[in-house]
Amino acid sequence: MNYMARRPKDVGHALREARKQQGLTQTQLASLSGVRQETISRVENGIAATKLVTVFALLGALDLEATIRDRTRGSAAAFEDMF
Amino acid sequence: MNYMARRPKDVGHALREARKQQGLTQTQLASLSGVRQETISRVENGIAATKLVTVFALLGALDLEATIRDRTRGSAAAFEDMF
DNA sequence: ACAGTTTATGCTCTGTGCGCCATATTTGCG
DNA sequence: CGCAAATATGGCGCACAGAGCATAAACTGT
Repeated sequence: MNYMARRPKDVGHALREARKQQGLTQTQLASLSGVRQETISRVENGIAATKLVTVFALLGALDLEATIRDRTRGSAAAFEDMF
Repeated sequence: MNYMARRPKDVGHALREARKQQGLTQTQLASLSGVRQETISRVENGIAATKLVTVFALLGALDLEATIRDRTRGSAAAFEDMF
């Protein structure tokens, strides 16, 4: 479970994959996160102006977190972020 | 440059640090990203309902990206996400 | 202490997310 | 197929972000 995201759509994608991976329906995730099923549907489909607070509510319910880092991540040369 | 974010406030923090690290003022970043200086100020200070599209505009201008992953990232045991 | 720069804050206005309810569409399974 | 579950979509109302403009407050170097 490690998705790169450069657009809102990518976030929706990651959320959907993570939810499915955990065997949850949108309705179940809704009651876990406090975000409505309809909203989850729209977020997963890449609504551009989703609110950060909504995204984090979903990430939290799915036990995920976001990281922010440099885009230049070629092959190796990235040992310092392992601990 | 690798920030963990579990709340909107964390995102603001990361954005501010990255901007400073690149020696940019909010005004300069504003013209780079198309987001207004006032808005950048508010985002960096942790406005909870910031829009995803705004965040990604700033990330892009700073040449950053987000990743979404499991929260359980203890010590080692994370080699598979390096390439 | 001062001037210039950078950042923060207040206002109005427009756009839109999201809650809420209903319903349409799609998906999955016997 | 057929039906139930899951997901998507539409409308309404409210709250609030962000543009735009103004200005205050904080920071910087001299």
